[in-house]
Amino acid sequence: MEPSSLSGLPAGVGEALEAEGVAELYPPQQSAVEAGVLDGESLVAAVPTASGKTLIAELAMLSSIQRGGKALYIVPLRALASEKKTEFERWEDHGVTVGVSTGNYDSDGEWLASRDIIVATSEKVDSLIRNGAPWIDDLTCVVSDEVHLVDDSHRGPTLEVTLAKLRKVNPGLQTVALSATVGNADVIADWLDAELVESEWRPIELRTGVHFGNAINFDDGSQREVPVDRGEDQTAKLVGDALDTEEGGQGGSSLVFVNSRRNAESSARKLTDVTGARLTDGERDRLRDLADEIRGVSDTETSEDLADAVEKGSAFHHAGLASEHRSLVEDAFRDRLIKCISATPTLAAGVNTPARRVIVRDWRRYDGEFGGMKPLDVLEVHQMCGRAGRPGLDPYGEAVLLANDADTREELFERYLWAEAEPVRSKLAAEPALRTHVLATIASGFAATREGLLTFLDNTLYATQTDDEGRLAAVTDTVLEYLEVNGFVERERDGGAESLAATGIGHTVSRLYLDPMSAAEILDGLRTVADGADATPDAEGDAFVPADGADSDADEPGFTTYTRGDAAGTAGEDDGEESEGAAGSDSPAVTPLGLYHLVSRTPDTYELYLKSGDRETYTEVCYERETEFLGDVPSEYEEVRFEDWLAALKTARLLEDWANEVDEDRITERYGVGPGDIRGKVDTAEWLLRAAETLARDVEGIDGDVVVRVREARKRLEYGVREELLDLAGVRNVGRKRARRLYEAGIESRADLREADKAVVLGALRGRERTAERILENAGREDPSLDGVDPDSSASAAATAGADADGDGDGQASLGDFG
DNA sequence: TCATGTATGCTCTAGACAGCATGTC
DNA sequence: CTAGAGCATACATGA
Repeated sequence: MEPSSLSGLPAGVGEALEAEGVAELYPPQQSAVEAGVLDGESLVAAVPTASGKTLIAELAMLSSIQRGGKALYIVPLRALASEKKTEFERWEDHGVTVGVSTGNYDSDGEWLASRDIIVATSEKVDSLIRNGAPWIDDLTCVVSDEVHLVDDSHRGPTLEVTLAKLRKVNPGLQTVALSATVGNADVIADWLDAELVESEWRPIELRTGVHFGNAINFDDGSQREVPVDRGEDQTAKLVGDALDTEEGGQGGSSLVFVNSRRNAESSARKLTDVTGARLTDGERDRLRDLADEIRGVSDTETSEDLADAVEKGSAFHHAGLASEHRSLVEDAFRDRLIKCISATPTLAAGVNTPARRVIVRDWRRYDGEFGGMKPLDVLEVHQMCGRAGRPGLDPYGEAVLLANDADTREELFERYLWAEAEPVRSKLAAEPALRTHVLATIASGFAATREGLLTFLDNTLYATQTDDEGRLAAVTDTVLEYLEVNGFVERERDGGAESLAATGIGHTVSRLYLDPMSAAEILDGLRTVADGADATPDAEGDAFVPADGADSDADEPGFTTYTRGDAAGTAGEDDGEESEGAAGSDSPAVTPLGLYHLVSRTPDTYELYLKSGDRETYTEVCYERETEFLGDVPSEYEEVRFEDWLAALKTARLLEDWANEVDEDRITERYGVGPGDIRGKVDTAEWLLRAAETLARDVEGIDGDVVVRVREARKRLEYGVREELLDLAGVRNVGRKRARRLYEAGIESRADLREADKAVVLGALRGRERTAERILENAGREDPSLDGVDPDSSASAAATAGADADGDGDGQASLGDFG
């Protein structure tokens, strides 16, 4: 089947595909066409990675657009959204427009409405539905990439409910679901009323095997000798072997999957010997430049270690890296400059980074709930293996698991290489998932009664595959109770029928995309302040009441039971140098730390791990800063709750450090995190504080002063500065470091920037004329030109002494958002 | 006395979505 | 039945 022979596509698309080198559709693609993707037929394609799934989706979307429709492509990760957008933009020559919408990269709503293809994450789509994006009704085709992720207990339910909503809003919707090969693709097809295309076919042969002793044993019975002598490293030999085997004029790169960040880093360091010895002079030069670029991203140990390894052609990759780090590594690996990446599973699920040889070194990973090392899912291992084989470069890909003994070798064959991936199971019937989605479903008008709600939920995968009819209803009832008690939903029992409606706050919570439990926690914390002001422990009517015994789900962070009324400490007690409270105010001080802790203990924030010694450290902090916490501190004897509370305190301290201009490398050291983690925490906290601000404004009984405090705490996170720099840091091109230098030189505000002696400004900015001019201009100075101005050296000295003691030049602490 | 080798015990553990309003060097 | 790599420390050995 040739692309140009396909009908129903926009003019020239078939020919363009042939020009790209697609002479003939792959077998799964042909099956998809035969199943009717070009005619608006729904389809589930369960095929291996890199076997042309994207083209199936493109055929569906383009033909739908040709018929005057509009398509939505749902991805699981933000990074994939931009990757897909770039990919689809090649159709712009054929009159097809593309837009993206994710949390950190958003096109204007109206502009989006005019796009033919929109790429978005599942959460973003959910949010757009909740906020009533008008173009949702116009969709004629929706593609769900990596649909097997409905199995994920945290994010799967969102995808599931979102697809159900889209299909409900638009009954004629063509649904194309792309899945890895899983055990029960037929059930997914059944759920989506779709045709099923299932195939193991791959355009590049994949050879899988296990290495033990002196050879790789492949599953086809063949062997490849790779001797490992005593004391030699198995992984290193395999990486070296791939590099020494020329195919198409070049040795092959490898991807090593390990089970922890630390292992990824040490593996990369070790492999440095293997890769470093095989570089050309030209590569060495380019790698040195790349290493410098990596060092420039962030001034931390992680960054330095990565750069050191990259200089020798080896890299590590995990979520502790800043996102610039990650893309630099990924790009250089695709360019064949980096020869080997040692990675945690981030890479298996992320953007496209194929390698000649994939080495799955660790096949077990620590899991606290499991109580030890848990074997990886078959699906996960298959996803890793699927990264083997670079199209156009390798005649075949190799995926090798490592064994230390013959028994393990046999086990690995049976467990992974000969095994089918697990069936996908919906995780919808759990409280955390339903709490959010039941509220949103009611608030967005998809259901107005309990029965309506259950009918709607009948359209989910869960309903399709469960054999326990009552469970979904039971959890739904528990959740409804919770939502009612917390004032998010109103129930009216009217004889037999029961009507459901979201309250004003319920609507707000749904639109803010908050977990209702987070909202309850935040509201309760903020109300504590209002109570403290008049010290009257009344108003039980709107109190937060925990749903007793309802937190049976394992992934539940646990209810925080507040007994109210006991005003949180008397204000005025001086707690030392860190205090930033509203001194002199009558109400208890609302400090940044208190607010950071409030949002950090919310189920929307991922907990930091408490290391040994942390328990003592933060218990101490807990007593020292007692007056600042919003809501009660759990008793030290309630082990689990107190532990969670301390973990949140650790996060809160990290955020406070960031807002106190503590250097990035100090923070990574102090909390045992990577630069990417800081950005993640700060981002989440910013989002939650913004939500808290909205909630505080919308709800009665919360002091107006609190809103101001929340905003200030958020702004300080946003800029990473102390209070006195907020004004300066708001000026474009002024970040936390420049703001501090200007301040030390006596320029304390935007207004000062407009009037200050230019020589002082230039001195504070270390003589960078271009930068200084831009800043003056951005501050609104009439005449920003610095022609003929000499930097004031005393200002420069003051600035240097004040901040940035490491003197690394002019760098801002840059933490990872793309520009 | 110091450098190096080896036994032993302790520590620590993957990932990443959302809002809003525009731009760190 | 249910972890195991990495690292610090302590101690042994050898020149």
